[in-house]
Amino acid sequence: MSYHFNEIEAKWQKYWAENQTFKAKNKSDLPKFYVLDMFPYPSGAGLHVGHPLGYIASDIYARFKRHKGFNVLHPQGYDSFGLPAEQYAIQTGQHPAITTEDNIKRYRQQLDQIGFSFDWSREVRTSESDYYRWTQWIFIQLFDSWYDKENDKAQPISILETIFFAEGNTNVNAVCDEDVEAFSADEWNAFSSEEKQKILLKYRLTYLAETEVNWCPELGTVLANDEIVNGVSERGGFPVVRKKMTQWSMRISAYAQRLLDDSEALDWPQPLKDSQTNWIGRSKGALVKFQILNSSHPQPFPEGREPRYLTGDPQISGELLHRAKEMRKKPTEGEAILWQKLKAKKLDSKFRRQHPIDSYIVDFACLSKKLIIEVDGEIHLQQKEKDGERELQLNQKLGYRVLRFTNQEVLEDINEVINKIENTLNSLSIGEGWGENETKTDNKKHISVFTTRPDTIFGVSFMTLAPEHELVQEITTSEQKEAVNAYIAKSAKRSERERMADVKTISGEFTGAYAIHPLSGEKIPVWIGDYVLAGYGTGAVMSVPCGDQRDYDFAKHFGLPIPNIFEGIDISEEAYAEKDGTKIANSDFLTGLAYKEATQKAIEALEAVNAGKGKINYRLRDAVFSRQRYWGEPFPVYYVNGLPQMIAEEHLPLKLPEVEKYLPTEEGEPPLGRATTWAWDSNKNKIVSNEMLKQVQHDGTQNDVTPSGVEGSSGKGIYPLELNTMPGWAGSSWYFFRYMDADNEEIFVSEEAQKYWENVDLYIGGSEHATGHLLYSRFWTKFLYDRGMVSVKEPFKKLINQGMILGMSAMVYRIEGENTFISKGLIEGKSVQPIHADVSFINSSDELDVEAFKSWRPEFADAKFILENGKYVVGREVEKMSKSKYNVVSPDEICSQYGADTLRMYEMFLGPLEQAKPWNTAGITGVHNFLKKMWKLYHNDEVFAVSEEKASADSMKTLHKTIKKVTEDIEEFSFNTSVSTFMICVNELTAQKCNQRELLEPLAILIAPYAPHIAEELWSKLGHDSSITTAEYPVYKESYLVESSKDYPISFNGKMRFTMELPLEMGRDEIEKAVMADERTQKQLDGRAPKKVIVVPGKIVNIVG
RNA sequence: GCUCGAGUGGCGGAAUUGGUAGACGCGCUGGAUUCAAAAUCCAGUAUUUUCGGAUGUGCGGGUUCAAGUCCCGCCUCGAGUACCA
Repeated sequence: MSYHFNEIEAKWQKYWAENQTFKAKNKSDLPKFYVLDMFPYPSGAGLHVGHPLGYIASDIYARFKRHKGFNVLHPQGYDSFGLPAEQYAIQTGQHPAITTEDNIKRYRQQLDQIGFSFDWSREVRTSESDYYRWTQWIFIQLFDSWYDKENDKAQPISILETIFFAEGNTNVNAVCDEDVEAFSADEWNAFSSEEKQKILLKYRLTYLAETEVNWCPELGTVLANDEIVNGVSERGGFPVVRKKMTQWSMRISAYAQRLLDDSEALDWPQPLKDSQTNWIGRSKGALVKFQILNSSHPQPFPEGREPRYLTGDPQISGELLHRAKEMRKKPTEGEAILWQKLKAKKLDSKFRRQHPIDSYIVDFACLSKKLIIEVDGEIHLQQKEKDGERELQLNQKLGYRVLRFTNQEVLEDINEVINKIENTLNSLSIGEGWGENETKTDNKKHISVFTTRPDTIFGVSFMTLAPEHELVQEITTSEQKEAVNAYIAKSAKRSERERMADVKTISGEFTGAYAIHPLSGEKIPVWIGDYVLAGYGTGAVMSVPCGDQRDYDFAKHFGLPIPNIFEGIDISEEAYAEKDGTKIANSDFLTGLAYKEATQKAIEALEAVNAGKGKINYRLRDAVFSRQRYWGEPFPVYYVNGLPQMIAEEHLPLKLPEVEKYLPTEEGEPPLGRATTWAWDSNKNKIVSNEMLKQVQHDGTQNDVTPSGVEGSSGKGIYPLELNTMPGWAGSSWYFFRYMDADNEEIFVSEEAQKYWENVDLYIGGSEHATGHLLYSRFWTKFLYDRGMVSVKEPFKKLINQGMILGMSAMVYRIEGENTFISKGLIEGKSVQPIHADVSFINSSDELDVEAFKSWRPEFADAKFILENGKYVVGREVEKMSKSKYNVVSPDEICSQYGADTLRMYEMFLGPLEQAKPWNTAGITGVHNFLKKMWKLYHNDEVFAVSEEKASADSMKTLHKTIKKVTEDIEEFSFNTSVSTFMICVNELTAQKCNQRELLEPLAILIAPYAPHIAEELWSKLGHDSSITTAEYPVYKESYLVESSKDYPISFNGKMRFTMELPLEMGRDEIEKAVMADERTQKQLDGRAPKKVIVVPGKIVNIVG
């Protein structure tokens, strides 16, 4: 009886569907196991042979677990919102919902014919409103949350409001926007509702903010960082530009550290974890402030006007002056000596002693240079904190530089003290110091930089700002203005892509401004250069040319100094970027220290003068969540006076409106701007016509403009709705929870279902989702965990990346300038142009069906062909499978020609799951023959024939060897080797003429996960009337494998020469004796005496000599 | 540039803690069957050879009784990332 796979497969696919064989129960005494494939997007092209690879692997595992007695959840569904359907809609006018539905039908039919054990009763589609209502719901929860750093978790916004009400925001440790200003409880309570909303928006986990985004004009939408590859859009490959827009953002940065920490324990491929780690990009260092020496608007003292020396706080100036006079009368010893020296030494600058500044009296002050000198007695050691506060006020707020000496320093080495003062004065050289008449605001200006090498702070010889840096315009001197603006214009014109491609060219411009080194007080020129990225850190760097190659190159190029601060390191050729291997030199108090201590000391010193602090910086940016697109989830948001309001949960879903066209409006609004029924009636809680909105406006009630530009009114409670939609990753960031309880209308997943299924035990998919879907899913899961909505911190316990199946493109060669194609063997020396030919025209010997090719496209109809040996031979190239390369192979043909079981086994047989491999149908006959051979084991010619007799010991040994190997292989996801094992097993059983039930029954179960249709058929023929699906997996018994002897390999100097069968119970000495006695040994030794004989019982014998 | 991963016959790929390199399949060669083909079955298939053997897992060293496997230094290919301060 021959193996009619088509009939068998159709029969069992029907059986599984009718009997709901793979339906998982949410209540079960069995242990659970959750196997999931990465969410497919139903594209119009259907499946090619590469897609099912992961599905087959996960299906084998799911089926294996069912045999092992697990309650298995193995669902499937569609990530059905997305760009391709919308692009198609723009071109053809067909509603994306129809396109999507058609594509899903095709997908489903293709999936079904491969025999997957999916529980289709739980199917979800992100574009269905009963699904996306919960996506909208989660969005609302994010809006209703803030990140509490104190407890390191998301909290309800109501808690934050309670804190603001009671104590303002000064003690709140939250992740928030950078521009949040401090307020007290009184101030908070005095704020209007709108002011409060604006402030809260700065704290919410999803927030509306004007951000610089990646705008793709071709796609008409913004893209997230992970949707851009090499500076162009991942989808379509269109250029991307930076643009400022008001957008919804997700505060994923709040979770950066937890995403990093928790990834360590995940059973994921290391490269995938690495790429998440890199993407998050944690770096430890310091934030350092450099004051700007103001030279942009030199304001010489107006003629005839005295500088203002009354710098004390006017409200208490009388009291201050009185106390100052008292103090001048009784200086400390140190103060007295210093005053004498300062008077004696003509320092070009006038000093005043015991001078009131703000609410303090300082020891000595040079007002023209804004330098303060303090001489500390013992008392200061005990009031460091107060001094810090005083210094903060003087230094940060008023812009004075404070030099501090101890009494002891002054007494011991007054010359050194004077020298330091002199140096500092010189660094604040004439004309560039703060004039006494300058205003407070000027003093506030500083450049913040982030550095991972605070230990090299004394190696700074210039600073570089990104051309886009907000301070550039302010600080640039009039002389440099023209050059700087020209440079900014030039670099703005260069696209992201150009800038990335052209790393070699060094460019920049001097701003004319100087900053002050916070520790040495030296004057440092400030440059701009586009090697500094506006988007990373603070958009500015302290340039340490001796320790950073980019700074080094920049310094060399512009002839800037390159001070060496590394002991014994030659920096004449290149920078020394290593942290270890040397000590810091020429660096004041850091000299002689190694990287670690120097870093520590430098941060301490910076903190002491309030010019810096230790900081951890992340590369991970908050994720932009708005898309100017039609085919996505609508935001459950309407605007009152431009402020976003959430639609109450009970009124969800907010359904996607109909539009007549899927393009942006003439005003440049997103496609939803075309919807005519897209306003929110906040009294009736429903969507109403935009007419209502206009009517209200005509009534003359208050008008306002939303960020999207739609006019609205608060008069009758009718407001404009958000016009953006959510990005593709919204629906896919939580779908794995929905499968647990797919039909629940009360909640996104019931607590009971979620606690039973927990999270995904095994997740299989491509590595391309490393920094998108997988990171966002982890973020949302952590958020839901924080808010007590799920019980797990991570979505996917174990993850496997299946390798890509590559296509074998077929190339034909057209002679340049002619319509003549030349066979591959003859192209040598000819100028030819390779063209992709459809792989369906190629036979197994790489020969082209010339006639089929000619009728493929009109331009080839009258082409000429130069053949070799009467054939046209094509070239083959391994490339990604893609429609545009005509190398796509569909699983459909394979299924009809060889059957799904053959396809499943062949895809596994190709090689390790994780590895990329080219698709080549050549080997498929071997797998197909194997199945036929197995079928024959159960049949005698045309009849099913299984014997009830006892199987031979040899057969039992074969079976149990197979059980052992296959079980180990499945557990290690080594499916290719288990297919080989099955082949060996069937070969052996065939040779043994084995046909016993004792053996063939367990064999059917063993192979069922791989080739389920044939297994079911044989199972039913064996007399079972229920599915093989839950048949108990055979247990391996070692007793069948016990051997009495071993065929020892006998090697000489490590080379195997012959084998020798010896009893296993033989000891070391006996083995040696037996081997030495063998004549082949003597022949090998050729009379020599062996130096040594190594005997490993049960393994090997090695004779040295 | 940096970070990973991989280099084994004509091809896809096997090889437990270091212990018989090339399992299994494809392809190829020869044979059986057939009028013939397909299908099926059998035998062979790393290289080289003076038929004893010798050489072989990208290259060069090393450790070891023994190395595809461990260590050091290179080369090539692939993936990811990219001026990240």
